[in-house]
Amino acid sequence: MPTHQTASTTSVLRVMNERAVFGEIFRLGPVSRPELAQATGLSKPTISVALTNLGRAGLVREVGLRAGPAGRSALLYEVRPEAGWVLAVDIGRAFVRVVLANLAGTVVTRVDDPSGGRNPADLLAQLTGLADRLTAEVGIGREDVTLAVFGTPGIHDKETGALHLAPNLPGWDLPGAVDRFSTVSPSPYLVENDVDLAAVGEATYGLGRGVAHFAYVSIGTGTGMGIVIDGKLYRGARGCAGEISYLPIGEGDPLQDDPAAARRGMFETVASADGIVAAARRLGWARATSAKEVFDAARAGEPVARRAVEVEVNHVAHALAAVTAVLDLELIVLGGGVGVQGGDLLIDPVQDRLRHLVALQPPRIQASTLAADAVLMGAVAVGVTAARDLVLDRTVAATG
Amino acid sequence: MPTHQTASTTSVLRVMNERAVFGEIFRLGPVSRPELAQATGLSKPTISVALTNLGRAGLVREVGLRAGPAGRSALLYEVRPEAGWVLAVDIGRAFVRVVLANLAGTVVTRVDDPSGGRNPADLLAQLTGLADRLTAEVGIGREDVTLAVFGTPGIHDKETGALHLAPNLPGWDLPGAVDRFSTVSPSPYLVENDVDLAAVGEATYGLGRGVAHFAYVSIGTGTGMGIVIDGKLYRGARGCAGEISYLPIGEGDPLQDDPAAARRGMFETVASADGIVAAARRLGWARATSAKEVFDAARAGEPVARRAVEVEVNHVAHALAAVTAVLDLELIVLGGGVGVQGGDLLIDPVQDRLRHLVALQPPRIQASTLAADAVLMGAVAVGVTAARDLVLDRTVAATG
DNA sequence: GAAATTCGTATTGGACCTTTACGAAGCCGT
DNA sequence: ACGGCTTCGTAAAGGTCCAATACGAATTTC
Repeated sequence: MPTHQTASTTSVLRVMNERAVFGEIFRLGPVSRPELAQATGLSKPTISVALTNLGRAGLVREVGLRAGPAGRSALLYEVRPEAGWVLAVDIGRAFVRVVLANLAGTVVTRVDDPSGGRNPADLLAQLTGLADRLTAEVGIGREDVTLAVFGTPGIHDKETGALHLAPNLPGWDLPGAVDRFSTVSPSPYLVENDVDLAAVGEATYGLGRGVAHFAYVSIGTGTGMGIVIDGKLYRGARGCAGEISYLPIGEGDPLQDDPAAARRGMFETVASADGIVAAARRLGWARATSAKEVFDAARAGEPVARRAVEVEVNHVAHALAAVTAVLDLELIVLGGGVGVQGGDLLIDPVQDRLRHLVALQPPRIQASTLAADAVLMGAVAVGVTAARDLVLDRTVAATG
Repeated sequence: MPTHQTASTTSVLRVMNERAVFGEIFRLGPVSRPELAQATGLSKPTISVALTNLGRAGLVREVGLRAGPAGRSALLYEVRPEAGWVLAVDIGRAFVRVVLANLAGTVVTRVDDPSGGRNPADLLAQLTGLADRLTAEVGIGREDVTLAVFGTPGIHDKETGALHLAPNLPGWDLPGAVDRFSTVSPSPYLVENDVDLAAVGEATYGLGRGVAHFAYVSIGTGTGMGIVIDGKLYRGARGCAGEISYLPIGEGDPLQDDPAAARRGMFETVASADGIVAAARRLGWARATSAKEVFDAARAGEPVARRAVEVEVNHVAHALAAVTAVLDLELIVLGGGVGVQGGDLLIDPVQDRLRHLVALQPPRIQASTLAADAVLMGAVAVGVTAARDLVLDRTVAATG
């Protein structure tokens, strides 16, 4: 479905240019009129008009003077941070993390709260309380939030409002369950898969900056992948893109197995934290209880643990081989508990193994630098980008 | 890398609107001024001005009158087919196919020629001869071709001008080899992977019409996949996206194997035509020589052949499982010799098997309707789309 | 303290699009 | 066949927007 060229009247031009100016202010930070003229290709008077409008709408503000080597000093403009607020929420396994960020993308307050109830009512109550607390700290009300972004496990079905594939959130798979996020704040809100958000976080603040095509692969208690294509999140036809948990990776020969047993070779089963423990036990370490323990032992030179890590390397490499053959990425960032804590043991061997598995030039593989904050930072990034459009639309609506 | 908003001056508006009008004429076919006004949102006078300009540039022409139920009849406009010519070339294994299509996308002449030499000099000579023949038939010269599109196996490295991963085209992997396509016609040209073009063909003229995310999987003497995301071809970071030949699918346990042997399980090795024959032999049919033979025997109920097809189903299903887990597509079109000729035996079993392998809703799977013409039609589609922009740019350059 | 340089805005002019209005051209009934 | 109705195409007027030019304001350097 090709997006066709859009035709415009002159007044649309004004809006376009105002948007462009606002975008450049965002991108360049405190910036002078001549610089904006340069960056956008517009003339000085046009920039002045746009700034007047944006200023009157409260979206930008003067922020000082820049003294040059000679000549009159230029007034600098920047986005007015209080012009919009983003509430970003990471509904994690053990913790609910919430931050309030302003339109400039600065995180102003943050709270990490142990997960209360996981059923909708309890979780919503907890979130509402936290939202109240954070907004109060900043001196705004919940209704002043421009946009809320919720990062959840599973797949949000926008048609039915149900959350699929999220067994840890009982009750959320009922139709309409997700719509109840509207009770947390009266503002518009977005619901995104947590790993997808982590990918955006990594693309905005982490290792993925400036990389056109990359993926964030999370390995922890579960597995998942967020795909960024052309700098944009790719969700797939039904939002299930990157569900590598279901990659058939395991050692079994599916031809020999009956179909029902075929799923035992799923990537998530064999490669998640539990899978590592299971591998260690199978290899003879009966008392293994956690992936961290296995990694620590491997670092200490314990042979069985090292062998278990080898198995993990092989599984991860196979999954990444499939991803590479299909997507030909530039970079894969490894995240999640296993990915971050076991990164030092996994990255190089996985890269080696990958080179043998696919004859193509493999992607760079690196461990996430944002670690546990990736989801939250991704939610902030998504939220700020969307909020920027929202405040502009609101302004245009008010003006027009 | 976010694409930032672009700012514009008023005269850019004219260009934008002219483009939009041209695009709508393309999309809607013979169309009247009021309809164009409706479709673009522009006013009648503006449409008239745009049509005058486009007509003067030779890009559109009047084509008749449409009588309505009442009122004056409207003049109809359409793209002037002779305003641009696309030379589309499919460099296949056994045949070189070339067509000449006009800007309206109509294939005017076509020639299928047995592959002559595969080394650059011979192939280029053959292509130049064919191009001469076709253009002469239409009464134009080679220099009147707006754009040539070459579909080749392998990956075109735009930096070095070499063609990688195309063992059937010896000599083309040298730096600068691909640049010599410029000798076939003095016009601009594009070089695309054949399977990628087939995907575009299927997206434009085949089963992929209107599908946002889909892939074309080719299984024949080799294997490959073309990916269309958001209606646009996805090439990956280095143009290797969809190289599913390298998917590690085979039955061996890589942990037991030495790394050098790990590649024996590659999708291409086990699932291409030769792979099917090998499977049949391994299963006891020593005299099997071609995949077609195996399929025919399976249709006749021959047990070993049926078992070989089962093996093939399993391999294909595993590959598609990986693709599905990563990309979550709406539709997968099966093409290539095996995909088309064995489609009736493969599609349903593969879909069944796929359902067991990934717990996600699997994509629809269908056999290509364009069959052997997919690559060529894809080249036409790519060429016409690009040529449309080229002729417009040329006009704008001449006017401005 | 004057020259040089850069910034910001006022003014003018041009390009573009829309609205309104009206003549032209076709259908349909009687 | 002919008026009435409808739709099409264009002409004229008006409004919005942006660029170019010019000039005063502010700041540094010598």
